[in-house]
Amino acid sequence: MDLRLLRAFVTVARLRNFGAAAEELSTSQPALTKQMQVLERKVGSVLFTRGRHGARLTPAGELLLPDALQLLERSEAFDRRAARVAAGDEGSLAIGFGMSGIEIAPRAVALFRSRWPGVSVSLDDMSSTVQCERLLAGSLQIGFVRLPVPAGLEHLRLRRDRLALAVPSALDVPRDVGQWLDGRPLVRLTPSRGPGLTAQIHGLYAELGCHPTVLQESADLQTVLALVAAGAGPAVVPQSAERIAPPELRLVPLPGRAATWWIGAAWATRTPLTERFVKAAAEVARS
Amino acid sequence: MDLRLLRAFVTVARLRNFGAAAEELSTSQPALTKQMQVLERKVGSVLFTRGRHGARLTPAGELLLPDALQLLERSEAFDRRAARVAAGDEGSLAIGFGMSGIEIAPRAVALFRSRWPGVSVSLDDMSSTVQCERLLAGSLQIGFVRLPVPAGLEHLRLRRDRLALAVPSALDVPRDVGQWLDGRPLVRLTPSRGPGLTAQIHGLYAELGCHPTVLQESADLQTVLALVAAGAGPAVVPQSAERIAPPELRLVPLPGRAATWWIGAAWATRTPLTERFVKAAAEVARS
DNA sequence: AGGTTCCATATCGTGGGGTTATGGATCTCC
DNA sequence: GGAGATCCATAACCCCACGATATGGAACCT
Repeated sequence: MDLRLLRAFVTVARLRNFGAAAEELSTSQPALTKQMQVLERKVGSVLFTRGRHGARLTPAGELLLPDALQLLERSEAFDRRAARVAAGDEGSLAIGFGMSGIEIAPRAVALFRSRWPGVSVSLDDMSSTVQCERLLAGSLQIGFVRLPVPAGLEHLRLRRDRLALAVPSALDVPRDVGQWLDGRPLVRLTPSRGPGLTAQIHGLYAELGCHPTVLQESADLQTVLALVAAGAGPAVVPQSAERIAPPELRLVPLPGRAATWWIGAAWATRTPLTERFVKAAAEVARS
Repeated sequence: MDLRLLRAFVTVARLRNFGAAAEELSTSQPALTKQMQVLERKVGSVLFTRGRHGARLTPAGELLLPDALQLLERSEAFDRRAARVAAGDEGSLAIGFGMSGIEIAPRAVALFRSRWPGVSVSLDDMSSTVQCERLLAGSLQIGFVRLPVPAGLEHLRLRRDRLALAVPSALDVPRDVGQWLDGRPLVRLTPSRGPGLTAQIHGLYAELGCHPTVLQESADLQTVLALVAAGAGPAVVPQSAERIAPPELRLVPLPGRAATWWIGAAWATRTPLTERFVKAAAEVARS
């Protein structure tokens, strides 16, 4: 069913006059006449009785008019919805974050939610690598990732992060951390949970010329920190883990060029929603 | 919003493949590509991410898909409704009847209602003259009228009716009714309530050469009969009034060519509904 | 009878939408 | 790694649907 015909139908029904309806529809009267003939053929009933007094609805027309009005109303509702979606007043965002985003992501989401309550935001924890894959696949719109990002993604640098050594507060760490670490049994995050972070750490080991051994590992940063607090040994973690570290831990910044990196927001496609979210993330990062 | 574009949209969304969707829609792949480009321009959002694996919905597409489906569902509902209306399985009929239809109309409506429960039938009491006007104006679909009908109406003869003299059962009416009636005070139906009937009666008076006087009149046939029963005088009424006459009355058929006429069902436009109703009326009339 | 007011019809022109053919990018498979 | 396969986009062309103008025809009104 062609909605243009229905629009013409309801207009003629309202004005009871082909000429006036044609004018309101910004078309010519013969065009309207043809449209109504086509519509009547399509619905299989005569809809109007034409006469000197204009056009009046037949019982069939009277019966179909409410349905036509309802259908048109639905159609306009669709248009309005589409406009809201296009404008970004409504929609959904899937956000990812990993070790690198633990500090910024939740606050950015909170800020964005307060500004755009019509948008439903989901926030999921996953490694930078997985985030980039999903960004490219389209199942994620924004990721908080370790920079740089692979080709095909855009990004905005948000803040620098660095590796730190998590140790019990009481423990004293000597100046030459590299030597101190060499051969020392550490707690670490399961490499598959944070491939980027693990690579970063190995890069630092190479720079510092040390080879710690692994005593224990966990798939969860929180648990890693808890193990350190329980005396299982030190762990190399992002400085930003401070936010979730138990109070009896100290995070000692590690030296070396390989110890620092940028984290940023990354996305595959710009939409009004992604731009607004990135803006919110940038504000949070500045504060 | 063009429903054809939405149909294409949901098909592509379902099959996630332009080529397959084009085939299902019986069109070519380039045509579909253009349609989706047009739709995306209209809604203002990209709806699919195109790639080697075909086409996948973007979040915006995911959001608009349910609305599109609903709109299409409504559209199909409209089509189904229109088909039912066109087939006469659903609709409405306004029926008229007067003095002439008192015997047939209610039974015809009852029979029709039992056969076509989807159709709402309204039955209104009015004179043959008014019925014909409203038939021509379109506010009535079927009338039970005194024949003949004016130009512009079709009709089907149903049964013959005749004038009768309503008198108390005890009263004896002589052979030569004409002479007996001459100058006699009668009860009559208000002429404006039944112009056709009144003309018929005057025609009969002329044929019989009598000039009764009017003692009392009423706008309601039932009341006329009650007055006769109460001894106010005889009345000339249709024979079919027997059905509503009190038992203490007798209806004596009147002689003369002008005393009989046909009653029939009349209509201005044939529709499946009118044909079915007329058929039901004819069956009732035969019984 | 002429004028007016309706809707229907005739005729013509244009553009939207479809078709076929081809391009370009990516994945698959020897 | 190159040939083939797969998918969507683009190009070029064509045609019919749809609209505009002009005219017809019926019914009312002076």
